[in-house]
Amino acid sequence: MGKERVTVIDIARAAGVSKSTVSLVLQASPLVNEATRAKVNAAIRELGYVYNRGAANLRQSNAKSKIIGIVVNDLTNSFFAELAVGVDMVVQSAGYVQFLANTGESVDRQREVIASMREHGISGLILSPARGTEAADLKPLVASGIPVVNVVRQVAGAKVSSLVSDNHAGTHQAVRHLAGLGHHRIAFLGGFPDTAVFHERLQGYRDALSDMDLAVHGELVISSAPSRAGGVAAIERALLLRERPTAAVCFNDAVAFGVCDGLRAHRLDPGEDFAVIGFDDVIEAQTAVPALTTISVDPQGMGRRAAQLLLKQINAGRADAEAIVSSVRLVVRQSCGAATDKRERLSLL
Amino acid sequence: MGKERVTVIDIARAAGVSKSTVSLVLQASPLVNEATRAKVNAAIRELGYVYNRGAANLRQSNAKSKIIGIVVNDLTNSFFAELAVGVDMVVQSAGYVQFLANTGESVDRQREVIASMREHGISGLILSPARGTEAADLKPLVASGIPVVNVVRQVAGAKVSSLVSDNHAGTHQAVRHLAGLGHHRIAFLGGFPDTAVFHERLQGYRDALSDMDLAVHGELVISSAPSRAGGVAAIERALLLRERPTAAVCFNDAVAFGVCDGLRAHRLDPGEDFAVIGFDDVIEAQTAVPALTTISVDPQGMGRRAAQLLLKQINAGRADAEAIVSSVRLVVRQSCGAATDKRERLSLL
DNA sequence: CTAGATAATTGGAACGTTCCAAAGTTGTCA
DNA sequence: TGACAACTTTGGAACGTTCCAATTATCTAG
Repeated sequence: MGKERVTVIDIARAAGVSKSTVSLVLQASPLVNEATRAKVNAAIRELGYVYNRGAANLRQSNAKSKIIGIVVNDLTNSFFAELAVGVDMVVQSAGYVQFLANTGESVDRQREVIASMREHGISGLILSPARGTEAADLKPLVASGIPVVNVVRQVAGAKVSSLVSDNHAGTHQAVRHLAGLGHHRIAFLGGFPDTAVFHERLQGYRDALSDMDLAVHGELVISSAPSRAGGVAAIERALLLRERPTAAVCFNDAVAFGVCDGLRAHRLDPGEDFAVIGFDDVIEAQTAVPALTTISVDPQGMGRRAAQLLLKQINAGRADAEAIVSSVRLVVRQSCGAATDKRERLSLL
Repeated sequence: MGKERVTVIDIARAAGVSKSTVSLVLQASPLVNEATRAKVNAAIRELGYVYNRGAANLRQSNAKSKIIGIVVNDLTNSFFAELAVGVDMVVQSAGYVQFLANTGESVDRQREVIASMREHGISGLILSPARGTEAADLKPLVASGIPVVNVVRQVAGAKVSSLVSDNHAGTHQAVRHLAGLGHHRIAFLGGFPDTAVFHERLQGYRDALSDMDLAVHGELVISSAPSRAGGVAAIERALLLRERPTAAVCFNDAVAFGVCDGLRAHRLDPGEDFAVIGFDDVIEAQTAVPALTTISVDPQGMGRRAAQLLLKQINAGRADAEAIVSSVRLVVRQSCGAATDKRERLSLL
């Protein structure tokens, strides 16, 4: 059934016009007469025509494909799922469609998917680079004039735009808040030390300690996988220290949740016996128990902004690298043991 | 820089052969001499050639595009994020690339994205249909010979394959387990009543009650949005009943987490004062506190299976609708108050 | 040395669209 | 009536690939 593809020529024949006219109608050109346009559209509906973007794209190699690529390093992390949703929103309503791929932190896989996306002629790429991505990996892409926006993580030396959250300010605020509550042994838990994000967050932590005239103890910085399991592992190690910390700033929310789990396993009550602050403000942070005090970065909004930036560059034809640092704010909830104002939680129900 | 696209003709010139030969090399044809192949490959690397799938696809309209589409109704639900990851795995290693779109339960948006995907010539589609999707919506797709696999939800009357979990058996097991622990007022909480999945799970719940000679009380079935917030709302209403339930089977894990939150807000301890069972076994179920007893459906595995089924159909050229019911098992953790075996939790750390 | 087979290569047509330059239609005004 | 503008429409070339039939080069056997 319907095996034969119906083309612009078929509908031209049906409407009694030339294929050129049909093409003009498809592009909503103002040059075509209203009556003709109606006839053509009728034929299109009649025959169930579907536009062949591949063919169109072949002719107009510049205007491009209406595809944007998005590759993330860990889609199972809800931060990235939210990010993808944000991107999808703006991209979709601009008439684009998104290729989404997950690299699972593998540079090899990342290379493959980016190559594949290029073959399909993406108009632009939003990339949260896998660990270990180098500027050279992105070189051919930008050389061919495809706009790239890095999100979350930057790639040193790459001439591409980036949209990252203000990591330094985030942990800085978190530490100041904890210090203000009277904590002076504050740990920094979780994250891989070989990423720029880790260093920025760590530096914010260190600088804040200095600013508050607190000592910086190396033993209180414990790295681990940036996941729930990693959080458990990190707090386990922290609790073995001769002088235990009384509070922790965590690399991200996933780690923070793990830290809470680990504390409970030791019969410690997060928010009461130990203060915990996360980073990202994933959706579960509001409803978890205790509700997580965290640095809000609004992943969905970040996705939207990244997509807007990318579309701007695509439309501009050519756009130069632009580095946006998206600001960040501390959302005080319960896990840090601050004045427990129940109103926020209840209003969310 | 590099504005001019390098084509098969450029590399033919560079390698001193004809474009046809280059084409054969690209397709790894055995007809071409080893030495020639080497020369051509060298030129390809040299000039930084990138294959134009659009053009290729234009010529061989049958063999198709190496794109598969996946559209889900709620990507922020980690169940679907996991599902997408599963699909991505097998699809990627088969040399395909995935279009991922999120409908947010909007049939309009779903119509748009499917239309857009068709224009791009997807070879197949994996679809978790938005609420209210009708067989007519899928008609043109299947008429044009594009294989479709529905996941999670079915569409009545649509001649497409489907892969759903055994919803009836799942809630049936859950209720039996709770009854075995001595509960006799067991609620069914959450979910939209206008979906087939809801009815299947509800029916499993009802049948199990009957099988265990327990009364079925209509008031104990409380529907709500299938989200964390919906779970909170549902348990709120359940606790207002004259005769409160002592246990609940929830529509899915998100609802179950919400139910736990709501219980705590009433100073009830989930797992101790009230038994909660979820459905899906999302990744957080293992590490939450209390660890969630739930029906495991392995979303990632489901994604993989769906992708395999779809690829099979694509390769077979034509495949008839096949309905797979994927089996399901109860994973007993802590939230149902059963013998609290700590080993499972600890082994996960 | 030649006929026939086998291996390797090739030019041109085709895929479905867009763009361009050109050609028809009208209508207006001197 | 003729010239000119404004509005519509149109054939054909191009885009980058694959496929087919045809060609050339190489080998084998008689």
